Amino acid sequence: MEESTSGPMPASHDDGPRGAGPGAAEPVTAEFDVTPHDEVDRIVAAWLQERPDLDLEPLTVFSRISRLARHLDLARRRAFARRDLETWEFDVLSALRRAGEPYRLSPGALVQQTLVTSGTMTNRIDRLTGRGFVERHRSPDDRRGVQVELTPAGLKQVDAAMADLLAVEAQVLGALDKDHRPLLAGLLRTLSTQFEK
Amino acid sequence: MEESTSGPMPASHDDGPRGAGPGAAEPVTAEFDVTPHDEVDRIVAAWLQERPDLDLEPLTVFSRISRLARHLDLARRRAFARRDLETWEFDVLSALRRAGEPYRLSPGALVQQTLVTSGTMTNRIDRLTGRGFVERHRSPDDRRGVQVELTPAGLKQVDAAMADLLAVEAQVLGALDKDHRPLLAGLLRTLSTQFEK
DNA sequence: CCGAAGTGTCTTGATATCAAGAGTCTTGAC
DNA sequence: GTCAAGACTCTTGATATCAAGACACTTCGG
Repeated sequence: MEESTSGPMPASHDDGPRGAGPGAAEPVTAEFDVTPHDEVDRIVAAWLQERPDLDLEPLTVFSRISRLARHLDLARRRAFARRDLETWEFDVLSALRRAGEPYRLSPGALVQQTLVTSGTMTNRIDRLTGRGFVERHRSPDDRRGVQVELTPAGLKQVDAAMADLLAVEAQVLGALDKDHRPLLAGLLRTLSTQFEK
Repeated sequence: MEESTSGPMPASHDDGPRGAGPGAAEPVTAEFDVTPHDEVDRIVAAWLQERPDLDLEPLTVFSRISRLARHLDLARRRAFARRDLETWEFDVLSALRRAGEPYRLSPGALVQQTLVTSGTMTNRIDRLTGRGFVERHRSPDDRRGVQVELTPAGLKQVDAAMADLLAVEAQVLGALDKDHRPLLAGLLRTLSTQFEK
């Protein structure tokens, strides 16, 4: 699931957020452009060369989102690795953590929140149980049911990991002007509501 | 479980819910009559309840990026499925396509661009060869090497799939005001250069 | 009550992926 | 010229995931 490139491509298809207003008759300087280019600029430039008839605007947004998600995934993996925690482990533990006391959810609820199948969740709960981060309890009122509960060790782990995660992400976010952050969040929300309703 | 717009949180990072906001009467655009909430708003609200001491601003951006990427992946999968094409197949074919004539790359180059391992790429090339979308050719000047080349059938497939993909993505992007799109793309680029530098 | 349908969890079999290493071939130092 | 080191591709073994179905229990209609 990726659209990445490190290929050698002339890159100067760009309309960065800098400078003055839109529509400015700006000469594109290929050598020393102040706007930094990224891989997506190169991918779009390559497509433009091959298919000048296409409207590639969607790529400038969605390819970046996909690639950023991939990089984020790697960054998270690195951050969690220092605590010997895998990303999927954090996903499960954090769902339990933010559920609040007594930090209990059914496997079904965890499936919904983490977007994996029930078989995968069974496997994950098994391994988290083995590490002592969660425990299975029989549901009191439904004997089919199970409640997965965070142990004190799991609570400690997930709180520490969350702090690490926020620290790493805050550093990346630091590249953005403080005023621009809520703006970006708002634009992304507009897109996400497209999918969630 | 609604988001606390009235709570003591730092303005919830909305871009002005137009009227209902805390005095912020910024007439940006009249497109938000009611501020739509998404899953990330709920996740952030849950965390805020549990850990009011944390600065959760990074989540408002990065959790949305991750979740959007997931949704995009599913949308792409659906779009490609109509042509009996898998996402990973498109990733390989599109790398060859935008390389330009004669649509040839080495397996190593494809590995770099798609961020998978060489073993995975071998497997993918095998299957794409089986479907008649690519062919293996011996490299003329390096007898270790192989060149993977798009067949006419592969070219046709990838061009059709690209058109479908852009159509689907354009529809989602339609939720965004036309002026906001380059703005969003620019903000995302600022973040992605953080990772790619 | 009883049986059918529904719900929640776990098991099974198949698949794609990765990490590590093997097999070729090329390059460069001497 | 020769040998060691490197480069490129493919193979192997282990693993996590998914789809589909099995199993246990609950709920609901008659």
